[in-house]
Amino acid sequence: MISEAEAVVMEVLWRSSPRSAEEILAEVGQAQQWQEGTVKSLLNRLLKKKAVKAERDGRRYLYSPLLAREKYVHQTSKSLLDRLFEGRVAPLVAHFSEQRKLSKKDIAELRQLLEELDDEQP
Amino acid sequence: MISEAEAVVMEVLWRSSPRSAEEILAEVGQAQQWQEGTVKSLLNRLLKKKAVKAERDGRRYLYSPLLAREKYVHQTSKSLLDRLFEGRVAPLVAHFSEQRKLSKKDIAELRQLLEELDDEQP
DNA sequence: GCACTCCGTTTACGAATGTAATCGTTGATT
DNA sequence: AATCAACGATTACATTCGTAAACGGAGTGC
Repeated sequence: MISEAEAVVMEVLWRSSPRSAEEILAEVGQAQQWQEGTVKSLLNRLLKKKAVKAERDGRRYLYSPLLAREKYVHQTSKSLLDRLFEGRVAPLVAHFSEQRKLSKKDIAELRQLLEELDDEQP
Repeated sequence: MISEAEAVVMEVLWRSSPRSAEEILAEVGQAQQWQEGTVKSLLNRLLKKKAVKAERDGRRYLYSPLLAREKYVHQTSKSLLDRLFEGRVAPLVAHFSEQRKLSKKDIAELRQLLEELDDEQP
């Protein structure tokens, strides 16, 4: 699986790709306080893990995701649900609800979602 | 923060405590294929992290959680939401909904939850 | 053609993790 | 008292992660 620092690089590529190492650094540099070498290392690890691909562009490479964000998000979330919430979504929502950590926006969106589910299988 | 293997030990203690190292091993041994030394190491790391406490009981110790499960669950879940879902619950639920990974039970419980929220702040 | 500069590749290195084995101490046995 | 067994404490060791620095090859500029 792909690590947290690696995921930061992936997020950049998911937002827009292909990108050069330099561009990636430009986008995460300030936020992460990373040096150039750090991004390069992470890219290489991602290549080794087949999470990104690289295509030559003159003297440099442009990187693109191979791993879909959807898939990553799903794996990561499912693993958490399995470990902490018996593998189901509702208990997680219940937890945040009990902690009063559901925003108005969350609640509105959840309502919306459930309504849409109604419409689907009548 | 507490690691995944450490969390396995914590789960045992959260279910029931205090417990001896031996009892903990008995409960997770088959599932995890762990040796005695492994559990002891994990307990020591948890002690160092102040996640559990130990009280002497004759020649051995009995361990109990200091870190509340609620707190651990919250930290862990919040971190995931922050990294993958803009820090909010609804997008996570939406993701599982889109992937058709909401069970009937999930949906029923979510409905229930939202109804209860209605009742609370009228 | 030779030095310099840009990149990617390789190597580094400490902290955390997973998984134990070994050491040391202390109570129990003979 | 001498020995043994049961525990916890200390040490070990390979792997992964975060974070880079060093190395090397290929264009680029004189």
